[in-house]
Amino acid sequence: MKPEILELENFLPYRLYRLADTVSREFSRIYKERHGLTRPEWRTLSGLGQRGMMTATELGEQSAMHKTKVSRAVAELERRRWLTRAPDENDRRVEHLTLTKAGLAAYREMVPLAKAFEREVLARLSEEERAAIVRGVAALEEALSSS
Amino acid sequence: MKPEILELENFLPYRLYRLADTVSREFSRIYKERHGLTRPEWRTLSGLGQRGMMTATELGEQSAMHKTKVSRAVAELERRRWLTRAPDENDRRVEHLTLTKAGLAAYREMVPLAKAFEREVLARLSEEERAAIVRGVAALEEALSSS
DNA sequence: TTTCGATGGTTACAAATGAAACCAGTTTGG
DNA sequence: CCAAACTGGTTTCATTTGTAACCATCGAAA
Repeated sequence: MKPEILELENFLPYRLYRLADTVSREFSRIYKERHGLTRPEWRTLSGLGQRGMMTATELGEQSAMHKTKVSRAVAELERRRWLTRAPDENDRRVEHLTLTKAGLAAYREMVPLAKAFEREVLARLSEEERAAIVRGVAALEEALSSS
Repeated sequence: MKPEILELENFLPYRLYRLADTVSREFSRIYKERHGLTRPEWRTLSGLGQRGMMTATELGEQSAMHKTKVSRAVAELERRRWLTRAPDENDRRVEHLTLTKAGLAAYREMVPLAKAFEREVLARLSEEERAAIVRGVAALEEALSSS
């Protein structure tokens, strides 16, 4: 362990990134194969399915997406007729987004698959390991959110 | 918690991705501002600095990069004269990559910054939380590597 | 009320990425 | 010995992404 050497394999930013990339890549197969969705599109669908009605800005906050990603994802889901836009009464810049029947159907189909995926990944860990990853991730999120 | 609803904020793939993205984004400022490196370029520099001499394929394995990323990163670092290629004696398809003095200097300058970054992030956690994230990440890596 | 800075959202453009085709060289099996 | 399969690495092309500029609207202050 010479001090001037950095071991990439043990470097937290790298490990986190690779791990997230692996998990995300594997999970994305589900919505990609199933419906040809991109990640931003999946997150948009997921956000609207969960909350019911949101603005693009809210979507961006909830799912940590840049507003251009939101904009494009919304445009695509609208093109598929999976969501519709409704103007805001008081502020004409704002649009309220809602899933259509078709969008909701896709969402309802995806949810069990997503949950199963998560469950299966976590099932490979011991009880302590599961607790550790949950605790560690939460702690890091908290630590970084205030920076 | 209706069963048909997925809470994105508690969904592991999403949380992991967002966390890694935040950390990686923050860390990237260091090598981006300092030397205008991209992530693949940083990883290449880091890999070669750590191991001394590697082929492009080895680099891809060590740092989990697609071979096109490696190829492009290597090309750019070569353009900067931060690394050189040496043909393999036995296999003329293979090139052995090494950092030049300039590349090594950049690497040596980056290592303490990288370590400091990691230290500072971890310093915001309690001892237990640090142990948890390390344990959890290792466990997940292990669980996914064999899938 | 007019003006000016902020805000919701879209678009244009350049850079980064992934998939697949590709080239050169190497190995294997017949 | 030769063809076919394979491997290291590069390139091409289409897609995705981020930045910044942009448009329209809004709110506050003069």
